[in-house]
Amino acid sequence: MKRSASYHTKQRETIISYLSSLGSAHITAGSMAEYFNEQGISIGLTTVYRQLNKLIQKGLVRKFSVDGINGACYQYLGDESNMGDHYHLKCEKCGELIHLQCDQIEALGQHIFERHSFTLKPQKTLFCGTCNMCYLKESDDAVLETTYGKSEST
Amino acid sequence: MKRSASYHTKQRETIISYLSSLGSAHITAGSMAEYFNEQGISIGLTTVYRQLNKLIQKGLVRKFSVDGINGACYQYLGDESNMGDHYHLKCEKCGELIHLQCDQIEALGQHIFERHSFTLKPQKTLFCGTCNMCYLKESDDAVLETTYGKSEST
DNA sequence: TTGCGTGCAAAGGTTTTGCATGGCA
DNA sequence: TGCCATGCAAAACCTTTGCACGCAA
Repeated sequence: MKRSASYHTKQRETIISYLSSLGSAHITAGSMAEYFNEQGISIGLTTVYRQLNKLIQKGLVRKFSVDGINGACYQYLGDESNMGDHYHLKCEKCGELIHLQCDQIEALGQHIFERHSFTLKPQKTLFCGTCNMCYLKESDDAVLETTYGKSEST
Repeated sequence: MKRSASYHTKQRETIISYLSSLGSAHITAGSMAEYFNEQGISIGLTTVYRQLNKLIQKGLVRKFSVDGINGACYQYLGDESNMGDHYHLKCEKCGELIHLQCDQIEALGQHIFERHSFTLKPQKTLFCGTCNMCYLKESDDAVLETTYGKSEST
């Protein structure tokens, strides 16, 4: 078993505090280190990665990747136990992360467990799609080439 | 407008054919190139990446990352239009990808669209959790807690 | 004092890009 | 022939690791 002492350092506290302040938003390790740097707080990128990995092991942070973003994204889950089961919708266009707490979806988890022998993890399941705003925008550009990806010619 | 000619090359055909043969399984770009190499087929890693990206743009391939695997995984979606709406369950323990086609889940998409103004993309949404096998194994190693979840598997 | 945490530098991977060549239409 | 595709090498990134030093307990 892992019985690391888990010291209480300034950096650790800063990282957790910042992640927590982001709510359900996600951020990359690099952006995080950059933010600290801008704030005059000196935390090495290595430390960010190491703390992040520890937090993941503890289940306090979730790691996932987002289309169009280079590198993994990290999201604070906080104390899951008192958050109730809620899922997240992620808009693949704008990246917006939307909380979703709804009986119908909780019922789905139950259904999947009972009928499909699969235990859903709300905190780790990401519904992917298009939010209303982008949906409308989309039908706007429709035929036009959507260049939101990259194509930085010149 | 995007009117790339999209030439019909040997490599392109080989890649699509191989992806298609994998069914719903996922594979990394590196593994794919390695496989071709073993088969005596010469396709550069660069080409694999480039074709993969093109296929993603066309919606024929999905890219995502799996915990514990280095690098992105690619999965063939085929011709989505005639597959009907189906979702995927991914076991976070063993990585197994399970197809899920079920009225209740389709109803959920409808519900989310109507009540939460969000358009779900079945092909891009990944339900994350634990499959039955791993679930049992887990409670084995674990604290031997409640075993309420040993439902009948199909 | 002990041993984990940190920071720097370097290593290890993955993915992208530049450029000349080859192949499809 | 005109372009796109390919391959190689190199670059650009992201993430991890080694090592010496600092700091919490």
